[in-house]
Amino acid sequence: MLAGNEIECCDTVEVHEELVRAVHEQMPEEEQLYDLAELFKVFGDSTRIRILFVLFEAEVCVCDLAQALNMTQSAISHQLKILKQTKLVNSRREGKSVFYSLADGHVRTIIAQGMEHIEEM
Amino acid sequence: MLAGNEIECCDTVEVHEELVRAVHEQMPEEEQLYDLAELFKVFGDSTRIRILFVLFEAEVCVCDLAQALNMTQSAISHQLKILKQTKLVNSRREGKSVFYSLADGHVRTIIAQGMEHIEEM
DNA sequence: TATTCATATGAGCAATTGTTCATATATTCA
DNA sequence: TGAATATATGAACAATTGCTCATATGAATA
Repeated sequence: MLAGNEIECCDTVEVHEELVRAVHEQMPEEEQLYDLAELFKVFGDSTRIRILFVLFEAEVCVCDLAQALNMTQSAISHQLKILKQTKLVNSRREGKSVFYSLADGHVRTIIAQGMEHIEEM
Repeated sequence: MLAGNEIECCDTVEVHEELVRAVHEQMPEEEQLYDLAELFKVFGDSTRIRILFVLFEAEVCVCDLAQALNMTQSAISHQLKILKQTKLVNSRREGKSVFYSLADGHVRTIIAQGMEHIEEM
C-alpha cells in the first residue's frame, strides 16, 4: 500500500516522498488515531460538556444532573453511558440512586486547554 | 427559567437546590459551552486528527497532505477549512500551493492529553 | 409480594456530518 | 491571453448522532 508513490505533486517529487515516509513512521497506528478521534467526539457535544462541568463541582446522581441541566432523565442517562464507556466518568450505586463522578485528571486538563483556546479566538 | 425548582428528586430536596444553584453559578455561559463542544467536535474526526499529526512534523501543502493520507484533495480541503475556522491551523500561500501549519500549542497539549487517556484505557 | 422510585435501554426520527463529484477560483508559465 | 496546476467550494448522498417515547431493570418499602 505504501509502495508506488510516484504521483507527482507540486512539481517537487523528492521532498514529498521523504515527507510521506516520515509521516508514516511517526504517525500512531490507525486504531489509535481512531480511538483518539472517538474520545474527542465524546467531548464534542454540549450536553456531555455540561455534564462534565457539573461533575467538576461534585459527585452527582442522575436525576440531579437532569434537573441541573433541565433535561430528561433518559437523555442524561444515554449520555452518561457514553461518558462511562470512554472512561471519563465513574459510577457508584447508593440505594436507588446512581452517583457519577469524574474518572481522572485528563478530563480537566483537556477541557481547560480547550477553554484557553476558545478564549484566544 | 431558574425560578421554581420545586420538583422533588431522590427524596432529598434541600441539598439538590443548593447544587443546582452552585452549578448555575460556576458553569460558563451557554455560548462558551457551545463553542467548547464545537472545538472538540473538530478533534473528533480521524481525518482531521491525521492532518494534525502530519502538521506536527512540518508545514505541508494540500496536495502533500492528500498524498500522505491517501485521500482526495477535495476531502482534505474541506477538512482544512474546518480546522482553519477553528483556528487550529494557519495557511500561507506560496505560488500555486497553500501551506498549512499548526496554529498554537493548545493543539499539541490537547492531543497529548487525549493520547495519555486512551493509553490508560 | 406489590408498588413506587431511580436509572437504563431499544426503536425511531430529525438533524448533522464526511465524502464524492463537478466546477469555480487563483496562480504560473508558454 | 490560453493552458496547466493547485486549491476551494457547493450540492447531494450515505452514515452517524442526540433526543424522545415507551418500557425494562434494580432497589427500597409498605
